[in-house]
Amino acid sequence: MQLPAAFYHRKNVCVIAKELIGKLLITCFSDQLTAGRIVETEAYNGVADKASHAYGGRYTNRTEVMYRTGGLAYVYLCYGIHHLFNVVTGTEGVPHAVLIRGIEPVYGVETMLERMKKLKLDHAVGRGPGNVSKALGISVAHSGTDLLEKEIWIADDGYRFTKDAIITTPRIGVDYAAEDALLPYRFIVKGHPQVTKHIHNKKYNPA
DNA sequence: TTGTAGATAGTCT
DNA sequence: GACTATCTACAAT
Repeated sequence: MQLPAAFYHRKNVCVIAKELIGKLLITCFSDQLTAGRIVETEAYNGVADKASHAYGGRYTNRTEVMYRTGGLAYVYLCYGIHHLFNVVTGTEGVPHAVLIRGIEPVYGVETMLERMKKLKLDHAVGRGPGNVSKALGISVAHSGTDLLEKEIWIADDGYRFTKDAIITTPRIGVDYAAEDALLPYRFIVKGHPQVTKHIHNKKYNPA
């Protein structure tokens, strides 16, 4: 079932990010339904977060949507090629967001492959934030989309990863700030093929 | 299978 | 005008 607005309105963005693991991210454009199970997320803790576009209270045309009430899509362009999909959370005026970094294709695989220009399913589909939006057909034009509508939304189908399978790690690219680097703001499914392969995984993954 | 190098365009100062 | 951020491809083991 579709997640209610109250899910996104909670103040603790880390809790929301963790609970998004295992949920279904669904898009429906032009009658093309595609869905993927979320296996990797990253929390962005508003103005106190250096990695956030809203760090220090920056309020620009691009980041404006993050300050709105939770339950919206925030999409921005990275490297001029990759569209990164975020879920806006929290209340009005609080720029919290959760970046979806990895999904496992569940429904509409054919359509995803078409978008990825691939012939068959492999681990690259849905791995990495750029590929997530690519597979689901999300672009910057969808920034500000209401997740309570039937275009982009998140649903809970009752699937649960085991407690041990979900682990937290420091986020990527924040080693310059010793304190912030230790913050467990990244949530991944341990050993999942769709989770971004990164040096931090090996470094912080005992297994 | 793993590591490394190169590419891109919109946003902010 | 400078900055930022990730995927793909290729080469070596």
